[in-house]
Amino acid sequence: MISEAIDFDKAASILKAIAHPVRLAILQELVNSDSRTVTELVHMSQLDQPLVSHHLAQMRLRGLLWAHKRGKEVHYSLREMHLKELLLCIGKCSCN
Amino acid sequence: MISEAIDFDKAASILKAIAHPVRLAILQELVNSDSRTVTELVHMSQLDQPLVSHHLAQMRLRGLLWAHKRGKEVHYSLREMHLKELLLCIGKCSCN
DNA sequence: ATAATATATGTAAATAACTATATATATTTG
DNA sequence: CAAATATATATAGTTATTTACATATATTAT
Repeated sequence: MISEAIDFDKAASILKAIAHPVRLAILQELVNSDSRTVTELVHMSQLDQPLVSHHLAQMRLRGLLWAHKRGKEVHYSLREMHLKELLLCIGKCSCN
Repeated sequence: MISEAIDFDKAASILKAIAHPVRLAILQELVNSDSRTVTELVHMSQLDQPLVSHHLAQMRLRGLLWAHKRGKEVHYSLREMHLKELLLCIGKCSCN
């Protein structure tokens, strides 16, 4: 039964990292497109670049995103596909 | 495609309401047991009763829980079973 | 009616999250 | 190397969340 128990602290930390409209929009974008640069996400969100970088950094620090530098650009992507399922689940829960 | 779009504000609001170790533990308890009284949840969580009541109230206000009064006791339960799936999903995401 | 129990509410303090703004770093281009 | 571009970091102000503590309400039992 040990393997079945949820680590509530870790789970809460992940949920806190994504419990924000902008972060959900970013994650949705990454689900749909494999990877995006900061600039692309800035355009998409209509927010200031430092703010978008901050949201990205938070999600990266909590292990949700990969950051992959290529030239001047940094490409962000989902670190694991479980997140895709989670997004789907959240969609179901929030459409009642 | 309209029906597919996620309402990120609503989804974030739900996630915020559950993104806390104690709330996740309470939800897990309710997933496993249909309903629990405040006293039972206080014992389970080892927290002060007003704090537990506060967490319950927050989740109830955001539409996640039912509160059902019976005598002196108030029985809390999950308001919809999507939450059960969500908890499972969160478990998967947080065990890497 | 009084006491005991179960739960909720109010207030204030502590902590954490969010945002804006300024500035720094790294990379490419000329 | 200077300028331009892409991104990150630092700081501080604001707002939201969490917690503790005191107290109120409602129900049941005596």
